[in-house]
Amino acid sequence: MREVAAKAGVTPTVVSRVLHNKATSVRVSEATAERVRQAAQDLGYRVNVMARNFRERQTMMIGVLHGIGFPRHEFNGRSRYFACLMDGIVEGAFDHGYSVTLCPKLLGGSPEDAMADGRFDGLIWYSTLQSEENHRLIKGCTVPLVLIHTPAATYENRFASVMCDNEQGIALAVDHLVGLGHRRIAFAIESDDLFGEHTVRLKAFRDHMARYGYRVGDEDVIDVLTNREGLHRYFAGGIRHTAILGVHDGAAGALVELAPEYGVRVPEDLAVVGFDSTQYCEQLRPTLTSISQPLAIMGRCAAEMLVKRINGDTIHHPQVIFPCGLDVRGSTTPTHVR
Amino acid sequence: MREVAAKAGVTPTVVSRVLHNKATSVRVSEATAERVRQAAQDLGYRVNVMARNFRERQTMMIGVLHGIGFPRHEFNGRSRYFACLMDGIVEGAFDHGYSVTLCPKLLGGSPEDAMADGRFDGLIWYSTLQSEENHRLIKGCTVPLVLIHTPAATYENRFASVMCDNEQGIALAVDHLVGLGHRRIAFAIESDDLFGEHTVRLKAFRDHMARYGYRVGDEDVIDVLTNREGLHRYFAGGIRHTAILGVHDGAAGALVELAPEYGVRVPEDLAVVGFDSTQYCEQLRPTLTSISQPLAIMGRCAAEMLVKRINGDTIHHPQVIFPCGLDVRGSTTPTHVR
DNA sequence: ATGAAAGCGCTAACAA
DNA sequence: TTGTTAGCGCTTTCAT
Repeated sequence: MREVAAKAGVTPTVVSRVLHNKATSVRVSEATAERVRQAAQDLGYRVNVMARNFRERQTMMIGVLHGIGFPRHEFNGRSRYFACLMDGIVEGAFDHGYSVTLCPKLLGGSPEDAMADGRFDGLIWYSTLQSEENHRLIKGCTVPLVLIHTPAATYENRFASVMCDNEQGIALAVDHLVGLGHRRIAFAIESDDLFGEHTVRLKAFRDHMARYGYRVGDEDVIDVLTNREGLHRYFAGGIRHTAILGVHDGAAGALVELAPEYGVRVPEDLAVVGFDSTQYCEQLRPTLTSISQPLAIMGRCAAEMLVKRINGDTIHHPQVIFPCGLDVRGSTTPTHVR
Repeated sequence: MREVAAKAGVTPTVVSRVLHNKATSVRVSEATAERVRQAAQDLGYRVNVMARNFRERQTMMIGVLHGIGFPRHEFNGRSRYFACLMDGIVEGAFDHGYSVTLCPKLLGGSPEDAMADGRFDGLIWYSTLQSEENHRLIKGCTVPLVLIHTPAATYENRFASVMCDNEQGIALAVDHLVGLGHRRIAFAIESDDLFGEHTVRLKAFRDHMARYGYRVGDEDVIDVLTNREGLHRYFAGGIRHTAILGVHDGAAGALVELAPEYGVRVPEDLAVVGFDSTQYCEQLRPTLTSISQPLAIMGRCAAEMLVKRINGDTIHHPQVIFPCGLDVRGSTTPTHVR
């Protein structure tokens, strides 16, 4: 920059004004400006972004965190959860000129650093795991933060939040099954992973079934366990339901995958519905009917709310709840040609 | 930091040494160090990462670019190409403490900034599109750079490079088809997207077919075009081959998808093989046999080579070529139970 | 319309 | 073992 200034016969101040003072009345004569631009061009000058970030206390970067206690999410995992969410976040961030950074320390190491060290202008936090540690981290966050999957009320509306309407999604699934004539409907959970939204879904199931006048007893909540042991026990004991709603695609998918081992036909003997409608549903045979969350849209919304927060704009609805959809596939409707 | 120093009764220098001088003989008495740590803790001090980056001219971030002229790649696109590659890159980067940033300007706007403005310690460039502009950008890059899909020789080995062995992959596919008894084998290209590796694959096809003594004439190279018009013409004219190898999964998938319209059965009338073995293959019916690139591994390798370059370590093989595999699926072998 | 000067927070060379 | 000093590249008052 000094060199450019020297070459153009001005001071660095002027160079800065010409090259970086966007639009705001650049009080520099056009002749000088042109000389500066020419010099910069000749010297192949590039602004040093780090110096600028440092000086401006603004990085134009947002970080995406998922708290401590999870393995790293994969873009190409079995579920497309992370891929969908990130596509939305990246889209929303890019629209406003923000970069999106994935950063190693955040994901298991020491997120507290990222939450206060000036690295990011803002953060998006997605996690259903409500550990004490993550709680503490969020409460101590000193930069704008948007939550995904966690109600804004959890932190006295200090942070904006994006969620899907779990109750409505579950209702959709129950309606679908009842409409198909099912009466004995169970809900599959993983008791070793029953946090946040998962409990909400179970409760929504009970509530909506009650609305139809169907009682949900203990025997109608199948604990498949993350290792599937509970599921084997259920199948081994003979199925006592005609339809099962899984707390998420993983649980529901396990049902579809293991059913053949026990001579259970899906959907003829047992209809199955998942939650999330990830790509995994398409890979199963039969394909898995599932409640869909508009993940990409939720990600985009989160990014946009975050940008607003960063800019100090008021957010009118700090809690946005998106409706779920229902993707009907082979696990609830008999297959004709395939 | 000043406050911490004041509270601990020392100078900022000492604070810096205690808190950030990793391991390197921290010539500070333990008593003082403890006082500093305590003060930092009490004040909730966090280092300002931007200030440090600025001072150290090191950001511990790497950028991932794909050059100008492409749309943004999606994590959850039809192909899992980007998801696989990024998983590998992120994994490799995280192992060495580097963050990975996706940044809006890179993807269409002005990558030249990112290539020299101090934002990144290094860059990974993936692209098959060999435009003049991208050429110029790469040549002018002033930070360590690793190429994916472009031979190191293209830039006089100035940059390390990671590729898959296209020749060997194509050979694998031809062998498979010949082994199944096919003799009239065609190659499907998109002439409006025939760059870099795609031409290599076509040439490899010609060469390997020649090794079997099969001549590849113009009529054996089907130009499906990105809009599929050529493919419709081919089918409409009646198929003249028993097997077709696509330049990538997109081209091959189009064959599988359109065949039924023309009463062509896959694989009975026509066997089809793709290239890349993306998730898309699993979604087609029949599923698509395809040559696989170890994308995640290539991504990881690229990240690791980049870290070495950044650290000034010598790289013994600046050009790493990974062998391809062959994922046999329904489009080349008759389906039994499905 | 342009320039001078100060300072963002941190680290490293050198001095004590 | 600890302190002093200077400066990374940039922007921003404030003065000219």
